[in-house]
Amino acid sequence: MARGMPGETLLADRLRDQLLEDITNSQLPPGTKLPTEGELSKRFGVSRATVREAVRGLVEAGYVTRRRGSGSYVAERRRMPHGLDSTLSYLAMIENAGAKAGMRVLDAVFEESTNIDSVLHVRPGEKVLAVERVRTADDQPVIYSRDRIPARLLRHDLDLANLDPSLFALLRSCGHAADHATATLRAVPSTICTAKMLRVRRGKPLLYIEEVDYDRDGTPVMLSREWHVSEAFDVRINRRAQVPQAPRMR
Amino acid sequence: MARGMPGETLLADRLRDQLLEDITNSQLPPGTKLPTEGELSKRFGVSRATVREAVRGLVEAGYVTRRRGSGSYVAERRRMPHGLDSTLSYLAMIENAGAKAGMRVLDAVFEESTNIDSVLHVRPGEKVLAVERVRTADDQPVIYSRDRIPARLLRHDLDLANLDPSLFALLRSCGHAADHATATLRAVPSTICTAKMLRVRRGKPLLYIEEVDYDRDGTPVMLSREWHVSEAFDVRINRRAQVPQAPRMR
DNA sequence: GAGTGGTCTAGACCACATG
DNA sequence: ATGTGGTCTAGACCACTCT
Repeated sequence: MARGMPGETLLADRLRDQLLEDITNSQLPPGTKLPTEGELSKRFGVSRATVREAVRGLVEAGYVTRRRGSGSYVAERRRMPHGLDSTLSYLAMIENAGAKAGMRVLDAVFEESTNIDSVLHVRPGEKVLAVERVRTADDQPVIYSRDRIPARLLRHDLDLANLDPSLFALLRSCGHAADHATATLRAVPSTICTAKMLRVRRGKPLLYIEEVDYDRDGTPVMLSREWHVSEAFDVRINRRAQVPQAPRMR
Repeated sequence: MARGMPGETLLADRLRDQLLEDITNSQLPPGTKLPTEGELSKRFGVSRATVREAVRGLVEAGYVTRRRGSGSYVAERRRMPHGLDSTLSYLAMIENAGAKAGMRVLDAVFEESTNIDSVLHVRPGEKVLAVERVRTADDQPVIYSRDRIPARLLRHDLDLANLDPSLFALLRSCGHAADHATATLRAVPSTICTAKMLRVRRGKPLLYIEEVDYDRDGTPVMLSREWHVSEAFDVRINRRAQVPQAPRMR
C-alpha cells in the first residue's frame, strides 16, 4: 500500500524482520516450507517484488534457502553471526562468546601524524587522534589496539577525558559513520609491549589485524591496529564464491 | 526487449559487464559521473529495474558509488581485489602478489572420517577424501593445507593419482560447487609437522585458517585447515557495516 | 523547481521441480 | 499439467541534491 515510504523503515525490511521473527521466535523447524511469494504478497498486501527483497535478506543472512521451482525453506543451519564481515563491534562479539566484555582506555591524545597514517590521507604535520585501548573478556586482556583518526574529521571541542567508548559512535556523530573497511590479517609474535599489555609470554603468537575504515563516500576515517590473543575467541569471516573477473551480484 | 532470457546470461549481468568494461578498459577516471539510470535504461533498451540491478553489482564490487539525488560515479579507489571474501583461489592470490605460484600434493587418500569431520555431517565410518598439500610462492612454501571432502559427494571413479589441482573445480564437476564458506582465523605456533612442511623455525607464529565450504543448498562440502606463513602475503578481507540485530540486505 | 537515485506496484513470461 | 521461484517491464511516487 504505502508507496514512497512512511517515516520509519523500508517495507521490505519490515517484512523481513516480521518473517524472521515468525521463523525464530515462533516455531518453524529447519526444512519447513515457507508460504510462496505470491501467498506472502497477498497476505501482507505488498507486491511480489517487495516480498522477494525481504526474503532475499533472509537468504543472504543464511536463515532461508530458496529452491527454484519448488519453494523457500527454513535453512538447515544458521551461519555464524559474529564475523568480521558482519559486525564492527568487538563488544558484542565478546559478549556473544559468553564472556563479560570490558575495555580500558590507556591513552587518548592528539598528536602529529606519522608515516603510518598515509592511508588516512593526512598531510604531514596534520593532527590525528591516537587512542590506545585494551579490551577484556572476563577481565582477561584479549585485544590491544591502537586507533588513529584524522583530527579534521572530529569536532574541535572533543573531550578526551570523557571519550565515547565506541570510536564508531564518535565517527557517526561527526557525520563520518564507518561504512566498510579492509582488514589485513597476520600472525605475529608478541613484542615486549604487546606481551605486557596482553599479559602473555613474549613471542607468543598473536593475531594482528590492521584495518582501515571508510565512510560512505570512500573517505578513510580510521586506521586500527589490533593484537588479538588467539585463545580468547576466534575471528570468523564469511566468504562468497565469485564469478570469474567481474564480481557476482546476488 | 528479450523477456525471459535467451540461453546465455542475465540481462542485468551482461549490462553490468558492459558498464564495467566501459569504466575500466575505456577511460573514465575516478569521480566521473555516469549516465543516469533513466538514460542507461533508454540507451540499452532495458527497464530501469534492470539498470539498477546492473549498477548494484558494480557498487557491491566497489567500482561505483551512488549518491542519492545526485548521480552515480566511478568510485575513487577500487577496493582490494584478492581478499578472503572475494576469491576462493590462492593461486590467483599468490600470482597477484607478483610471485610464481606452485603447489605440491603430498597426499590424497580416502580414509575413515574422524571427529573433526563432524562439521561435514558425515556418519561415523563414512569415508572422506583427505588431501594434504603445500603451496609455494617463488618455490618458497607459504601454505600447508589439509582438506577433507565427504566421499559420497564425489564420483567413485576418481583418479587419486591425477587429482584435479583445484578441489573447487573438482567439487563443481560433481555438482557441489562451493557457494559460500565460514572461516575461523587464529594465530598459532608452528608445530613439528607444520614447521617442517613450511621450512620455518618451530614455534614461529602461523596464521591458521579453518574453513568450511558450503554449496548452494547449504550442504557442507569441504573442510579446509590451512597454515599460512605470514611473511609470504597478507590475508585481506573486506567488512561492511551492519544494521543492528537483523542483517542488512543491500 | 528540475533532476536523480530509492522504493514500490501490478503484471508478465520463463525455467525448473514435482506429481 | 501445475506451481514455484527467477527475471523483466512500465510506470509511479518519494526523498534528496543541486542550482
